[in-house]
Amino acid sequence: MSELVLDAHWVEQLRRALLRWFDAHKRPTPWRDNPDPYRVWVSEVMLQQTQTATVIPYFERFLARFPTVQALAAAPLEEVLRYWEGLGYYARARNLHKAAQQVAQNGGQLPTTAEQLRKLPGIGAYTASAIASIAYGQPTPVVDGNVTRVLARLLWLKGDLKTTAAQKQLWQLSAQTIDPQRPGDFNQAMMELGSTICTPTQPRCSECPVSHLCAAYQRNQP
DNA sequence: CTCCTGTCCT
DNA sequence: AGGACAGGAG
Repeated sequence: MSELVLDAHWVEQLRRALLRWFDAHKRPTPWRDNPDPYRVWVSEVMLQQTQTATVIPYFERFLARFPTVQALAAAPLEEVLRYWEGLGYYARARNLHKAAQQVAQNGGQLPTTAEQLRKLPGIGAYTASAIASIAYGQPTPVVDGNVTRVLARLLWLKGDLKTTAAQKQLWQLSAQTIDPQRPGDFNQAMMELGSTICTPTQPRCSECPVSHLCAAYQRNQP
């Protein structure tokens, strides 16, 4: 697979337009209002396989009961699972609890790099990078379903995007586009664009802040 | 790499 | 009933 190098001016325009849109249109969420690492972590785990609107009330209740890593670590698993009831994918809650106990054991401070975060149960490549960028301001790229779709349309990437080679290229592209000044906001903006504007079917290109930079839009086939 | 989990859609 | 999804685990 060829090493696609993006045009620096195009990347600069993408960052500006996307962040301007995000500043004006981002959905208010409790973890954005107060993005401490533990809260970002809990939110990212809850957001796996679950939509933002569903997560918000669970997040509020969960954080009210388990406001810190230490509180979560000290709680019985049974109770953690009760607070998770209705969210599904209960392995997420078991892993979160187990990881909280590991973190508490190490002084209660979350690891600060994606590589270290990745070692905790329930934190894979995506979640590690999301926490590192959003909570710690590191320029770590994310690639989820939304980012995949947005990049594929922007750059007119064809073919099966699920293959290992394609995913590898997407991570590499995401690393090129991410704004080093505001990595967490940039990552969130890409994902939010994908979930609200650049949707899988019937994307709302007329409302898209980066349609002028989009190869698919210019070909009239998003 | 394959398998797994609940939900959503057909 | 069956398949797609979306992440992580093994």
